[in-house]
Amino acid sequence: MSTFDKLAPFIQDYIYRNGWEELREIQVAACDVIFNTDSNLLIATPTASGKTEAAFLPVITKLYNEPCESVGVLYIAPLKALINDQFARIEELLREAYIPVTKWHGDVSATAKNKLLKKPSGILQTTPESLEAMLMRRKEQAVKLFSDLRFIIIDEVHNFIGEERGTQLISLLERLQKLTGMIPVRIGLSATLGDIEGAEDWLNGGTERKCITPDTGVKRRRAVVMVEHFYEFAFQEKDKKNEISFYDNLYELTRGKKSIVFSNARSEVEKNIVNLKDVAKKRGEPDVFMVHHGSISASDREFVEEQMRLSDLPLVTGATVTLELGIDLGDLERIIQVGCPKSVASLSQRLGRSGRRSGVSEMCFLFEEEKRSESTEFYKAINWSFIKCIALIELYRENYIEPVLPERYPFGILYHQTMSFLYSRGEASPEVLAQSLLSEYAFRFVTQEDYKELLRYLLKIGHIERTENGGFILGTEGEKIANHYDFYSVFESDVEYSVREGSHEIGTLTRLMQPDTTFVLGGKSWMVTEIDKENKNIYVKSAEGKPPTVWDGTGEVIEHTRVLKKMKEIITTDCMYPYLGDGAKKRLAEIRQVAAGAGLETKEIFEISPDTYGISLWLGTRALNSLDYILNKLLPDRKFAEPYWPFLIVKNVTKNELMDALDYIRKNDVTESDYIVPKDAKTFGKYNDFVPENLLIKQYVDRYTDVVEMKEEISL
DNA sequence: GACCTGCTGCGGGATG
Repeated sequence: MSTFDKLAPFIQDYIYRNGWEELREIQVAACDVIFNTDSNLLIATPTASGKTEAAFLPVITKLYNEPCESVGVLYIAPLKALINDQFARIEELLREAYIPVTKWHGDVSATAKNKLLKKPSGILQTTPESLEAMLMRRKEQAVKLFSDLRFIIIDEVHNFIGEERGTQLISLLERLQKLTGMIPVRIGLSATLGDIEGAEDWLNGGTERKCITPDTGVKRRRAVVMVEHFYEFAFQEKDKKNEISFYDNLYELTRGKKSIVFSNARSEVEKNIVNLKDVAKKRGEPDVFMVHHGSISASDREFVEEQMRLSDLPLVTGATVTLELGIDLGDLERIIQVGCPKSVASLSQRLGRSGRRSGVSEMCFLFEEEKRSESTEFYKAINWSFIKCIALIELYRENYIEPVLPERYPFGILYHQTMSFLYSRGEASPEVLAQSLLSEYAFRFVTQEDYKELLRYLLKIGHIERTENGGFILGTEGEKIANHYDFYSVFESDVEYSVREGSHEIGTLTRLMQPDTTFVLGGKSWMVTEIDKENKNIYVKSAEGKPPTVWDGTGEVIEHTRVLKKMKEIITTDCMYPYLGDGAKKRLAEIRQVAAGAGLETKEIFEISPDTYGISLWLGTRALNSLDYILNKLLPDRKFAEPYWPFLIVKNVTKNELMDALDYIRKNDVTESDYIVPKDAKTFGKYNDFVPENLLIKQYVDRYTDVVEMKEEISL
């Protein structure tokens, strides 16, 4: 019997109706796993390879053949928008099978939720936060809802793995298993995984099932990339006055092509779009420009998504990471990235957004910078983010994607899950708490001792209390926190002011603007007419000109050593890359000259001034931190280490002292106990204020240092 | 600390 024949009849009809000639390879492979094994399944194939259908076709068939007594499939996604998007697709597939699909998230009415509670069946689509709320507020109903749950499908798994939100999710799934006694088969979907084993391990967490990741050999689309570099207009050489500006270039690149212009900051997105509109106006050409980021209202973002999907016009949308996930945007012809993407994974995800129809993805990377004065230190004359970008492209071509860093000590989430557990259960003895939570995959590295310390601290600050029986319940302070609806999420949110033109919400700002000030939001200029402090509303009317945007700053990421090594290769060899434009070639040549002058190819230590040295060992963030903290101990007189990535700048030492210190590290068995960690080194987290200091340091050291890698790398 | 992501249950008032 062929795979097609095994599918439920209404699915076969659906396939005919949609004119599919055959099932995709990954869909056949997924059916094999679901029909013939009881393993978990990881579907890790490129964008537009039919992953969603690969998961749902066999799962729905099973649901049809062996109906469940409750909800049979739990689908979890990181975004409400993704749930809404998938809802329409799945609903069509199930129309004739009498299998209901229910959305369950914050925008869904109580009526719809109650309807499902009366007769739990079919497929439930939700978010980690809604699942948290269900387990906390309506545990009995949740048990009824999922008493016969067979499958859990997690979309965009890479978005969860290695993140606090993913730790929360995997903990919730395990709590649900314990409540219902069912261990559903888990299916993970992602187009961007560099570390299949790590992802399998995460997906399996607490199921005691194996995971199968079918290797279908599906190749990702051919990609055409281009990198170009500009100096700011004002800094261009005088005889080149006719040279067109950065934005004219950006305009030409997107002209007549449906595209996304990605940036790493909201303010930059706004700036790009305002300037593109300006160029269009000057040329008397149509305004096809839109904006999509986290401060644009949900309704306006939906409008942008819909326009991108349905319109025949060559629309151009400026976006941050908000358009990186799998919301359907139709066929895009070109992707532009202004500045360097954060990782190969992000680059790959953005690239995958284009070329669905043509089969060729197109992406242009654009850089603009001020010309530096000649006298600056050599390492400040190197545009590191430009070099990193070439490194990421090269690594992408080598099929490399960063591995996930499993978090061994997620104490903030352990606090959160402890509070949630106590809230839903009422009272629990210390033994039950420890047995229930520490046995979970999410907290498998946490020791009894550390948990005891956390609980003692929570008693002290009144978040939990002891009862006469010796059990724990929530304390007064703890109840305040767990009772607030902000508790369901494990990430922090700023106070936001709603920007409104009449009754229409344009978006939000994190600070209150005074009347008569102007700013840009959604690619348009606004003037504040009225503020309503109490209800957090800012009323605006249309304004002219290009006033400033309202966010600033750029952030940090954990860099991997492999990226740093590639960067070294790029600036110390003379290999030319065919995808560099003229400006980019020129800039790379300049940088290489600077690097050669400083002897970066061979020198580990370079002199900046007689008592200041730079160390260039090309280490990733975690290994570099390890080196830094060990030097703190070995060179106690060292006054100041400027972490001028990718170097370590060391002051108040002699070259010999520094060389001896590196020599010592190479020859001796240094460990984490040789660190002196600076006082301000701490991981950020919404609940870390409720975790004792030394546990936070333990968490920090685990996440942000890697002494083993450091030793290996500097001993090569 | 850049960029994202999420949200209960109630009570009061309007509407059919």
